[in-house]
Amino acid sequence: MASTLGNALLGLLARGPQTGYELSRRMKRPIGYFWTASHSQIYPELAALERDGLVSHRVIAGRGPRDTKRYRITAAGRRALAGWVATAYEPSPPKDDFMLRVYSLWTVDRAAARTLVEGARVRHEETIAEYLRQRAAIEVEYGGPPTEPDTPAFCDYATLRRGLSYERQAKSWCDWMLTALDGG
Amino acid sequence: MASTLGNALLGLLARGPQTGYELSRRMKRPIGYFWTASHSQIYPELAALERDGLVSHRVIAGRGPRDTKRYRITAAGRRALAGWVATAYEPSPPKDDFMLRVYSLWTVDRAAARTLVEGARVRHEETIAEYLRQRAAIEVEYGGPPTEPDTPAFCDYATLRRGLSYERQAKSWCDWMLTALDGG
DNA sequence: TAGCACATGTAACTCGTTACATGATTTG
DNA sequence: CAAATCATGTAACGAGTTACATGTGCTA
Repeated sequence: MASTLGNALLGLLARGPQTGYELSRRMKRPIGYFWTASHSQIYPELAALERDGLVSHRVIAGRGPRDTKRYRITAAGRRALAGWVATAYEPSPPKDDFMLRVYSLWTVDRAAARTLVEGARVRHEETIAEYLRQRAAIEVEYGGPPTEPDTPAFCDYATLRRGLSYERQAKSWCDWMLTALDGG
Repeated sequence: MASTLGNALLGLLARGPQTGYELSRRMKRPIGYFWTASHSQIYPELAALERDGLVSHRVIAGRGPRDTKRYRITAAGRRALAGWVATAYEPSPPKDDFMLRVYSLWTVDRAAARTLVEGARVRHEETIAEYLRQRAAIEVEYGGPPTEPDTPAFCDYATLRRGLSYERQAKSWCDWMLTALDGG
């Protein structure tokens, strides 16, 4: 019974062996689009996964002041991951700082409201551009959109597609909000 | 400097005085659509807001085994809330359990994948229906969509509109995903 | 008369962030 | 030679969840 973070790490290791450092970079991108964790959380979690026999490690040549460890998912780890993926779940409780501010937007003047929404709009535009670059990279590598659902490439593509859809919808909402702030 | 939760509570109290119990119900709905908190977090936070002079309370007649306290936002509380709303912020780190599962969906068979995505689709449909009911209630009460940005009603409407847009986009993605799982 | 809504609070725990700690190799 | 990257770990703190605790009045 790995934690959610544990399953995120298993999901990365199922795609190939990696060091803790590499895992923490991948937790920023691409996993960071839907889950985050810092290295101070990752190293203890890797130790816990190893205690449970879901991953194993070997010490390899490296450049840090400590040993460099390459982790690999075990057969038990693969089973645990697949079991977790197919498990019924409760959606994560939403935490949207921006919407919380919008809920109280009536307490500030128009100029401050515009600034807040315009800032969000810019962020969404930047994120859309980033996702489009990622998608283009996948399509170049695979000669078009991946269509085979049981490949990692297809899952990368599917999550990116969802991210794009989310960001575009969020940007449209900002546009609507800005016109509402102009009128009124 | 109230915490995010503190500002959520100030946002509710800016709309009118309420007891801790009422606040914890409103944190489920409508605030729960974008932020959550349990009563065990709310009561200590109200005490902290009161220490900082952002809210005050009076004991009123009530039915529980303890005193019933009605909280009211202070002038300092209103200023703190407006200041927080207009403050630059970092978007909350995303936590999307479902997308994390999708990232590893290639590790399970088609049937399990379909079940996962179909479950999510049903949830989104239910949430859309709930939001539509809420929106209808607002439109009946105000005789159409609120257009005046410096009213609580408009902010309720704006957050609902965002929620609807999010859920519809999510449902469409599920539909796309299901067709991809059929082919392949 | 059983269960729910009201009504508030504390305790133990887990999850997650920020800061501290160390030090080699590569790049500008 | 300064800064970034590689590379791992611990400590202190804050945020959030679950369980414990108490007791009334209303409704089915």
